[in-house]
Amino acid sequence: MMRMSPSPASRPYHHGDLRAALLRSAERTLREKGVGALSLRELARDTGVSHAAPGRHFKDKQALLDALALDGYERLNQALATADAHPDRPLEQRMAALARAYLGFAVENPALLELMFARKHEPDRTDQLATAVDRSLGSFTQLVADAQERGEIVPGDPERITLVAAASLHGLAALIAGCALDAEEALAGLDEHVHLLLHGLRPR
Amino acid sequence: MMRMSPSPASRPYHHGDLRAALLRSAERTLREKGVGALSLRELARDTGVSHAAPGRHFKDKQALLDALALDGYERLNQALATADAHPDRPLEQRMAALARAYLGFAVENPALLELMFARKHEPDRTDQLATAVDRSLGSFTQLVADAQERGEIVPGDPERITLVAAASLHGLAALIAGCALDAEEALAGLDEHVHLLLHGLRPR
DNA sequence: CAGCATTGTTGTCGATGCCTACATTGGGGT
DNA sequence: ACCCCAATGTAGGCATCGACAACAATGCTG
Repeated sequence: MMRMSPSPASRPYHHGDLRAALLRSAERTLREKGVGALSLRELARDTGVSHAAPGRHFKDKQALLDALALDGYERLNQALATADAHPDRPLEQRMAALARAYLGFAVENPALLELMFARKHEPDRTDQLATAVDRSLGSFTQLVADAQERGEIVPGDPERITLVAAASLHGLAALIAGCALDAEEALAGLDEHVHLLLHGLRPR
Repeated sequence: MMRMSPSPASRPYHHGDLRAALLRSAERTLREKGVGALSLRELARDTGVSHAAPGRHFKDKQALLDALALDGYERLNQALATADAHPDRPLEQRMAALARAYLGFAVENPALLELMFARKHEPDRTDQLATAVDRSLGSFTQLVADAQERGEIVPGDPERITLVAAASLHGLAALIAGCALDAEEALAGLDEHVHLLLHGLRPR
C-alpha cells in the first residue's frame, strides 16, 4: 500500500519515532495536568496512534513513568553539572549555585520530581534509577570532597555530610513541589538558607 | 427490622460507623499495598457494603485521600507534641527528639506521608490541610523561639530558621519514604545529623 | 526477493469511578 | 404514638482505563 490516501493526513503507518513522541507528549501533560491525568489511551489519541500502540514501547504504564523519571534525572544531572562549572569558587558560592539549580528544577518540574522520587518502579529499572540518583548526588559528593580537602568543611564521613546538605535541599524541593512552600519565597531566601546550613543554627 | 437473620451475618443495613470503618480499612491497604492499590470498590467489598456506599461519606476518591491525609497529620502532630514534652532540655536534645519522632513516623507510614504531602487536594480541604501542616511546623517553631530567647540559636527571622531545620528533616523523611535512603541507617545517624545541622558544615 | 521480526490496529475483557434511581432505617416534630 | 423525611445503604448503568490477543502493514536481512 502506497501512502497518502488523500484527505486525512494519513501517517505512514509506522510513526518513525513513536516512543520519543509518546515521552514528549507524556512529559507535557505531566507538567500541565499532573501524573493523575496521564492515561496511555489519551496519550495515544494525542499522538494520533491507536490505543494499543504505546504497549509496543512500554510494557506497562509504570514502564512509561519509569522512563519519564529516568529522563528527568538526565535533565536534573545536566542542570547540576552545568551549575557547578566553577570548582574554584568559594564553597558557599558553589553550594548556592547547586541549590539554585536544584530548586529551579523543582519549581519548573514539580510533578516530574514527584515521579522521580516515587517509590514504585519496575524491579529492573530500579538499578538504573539508583545510578541516576547517585549521579545527582555526585555533584554534591564532589563539592564536599573538594571542600574537605581545602579544610572548608568539617572533617568526618563525607557521605554523611553530603547527606545533610542534600537532604536539606531535597526537603526544600519537596515542600515546593508539594505547594507547602512558595517557590518565589524559597528561591529568594536560598542564599541565606545555604549560609545557615554551612554555618549552623547555633551562634558562634 | 430485627437484626440477625441466622446464617450470613446480616449486617443491620445501617453499618453504624461506616465512615470510620472505611478509613481504617483504607489506612491498612495504604500501608500494605500503597496508594495505587486503593480502590473505593475494593474498599467497599472489604468492609462488606455495596460499591456505592462509600460515596455517601466521601464525595470523591480524592475526598477519602484527603481524609486519610488529615488523619495522618493528627497522628504526626500528636507524635511531635509527645516527643517535645521536655522543653527544658538542651536544644540539641529537643531537636533530636523531634527529629526522631518525625523520622519514626516516616518509617512507619511512608505511603501516608507521600499522601500528606501530595499536591492534589480538594480546594476546600486545602485550608484544613494547611492548618494541619502549620500545627506540625508549630513544634519546630516553638523550639526555635525558645532557643532564640535563650541565645542557643542564631538571631534572625524565626520562620527562616524553622524552615532550615524542618526542610532538613523533611528531606530525610522524603528520602526514606522514597526508598532512596535506608531507614535504619538514617535513624542511626540522626543524632549526628542534628549535630551538623546545629553546628554547621564549616569548621569552627 | 522472500521470510520474519518490528510496529501499529482492532476488538475484547475485567475493573474502576461516578451518577441516578430506588430501598431501608431511625429520629424529630406534631 | 405516629408519620414523614433526611440520612444511609443498594442496584444498575455508563464511560474510561489498562492489559491482552489476534491480525495487518512494514522494512530489514539473508
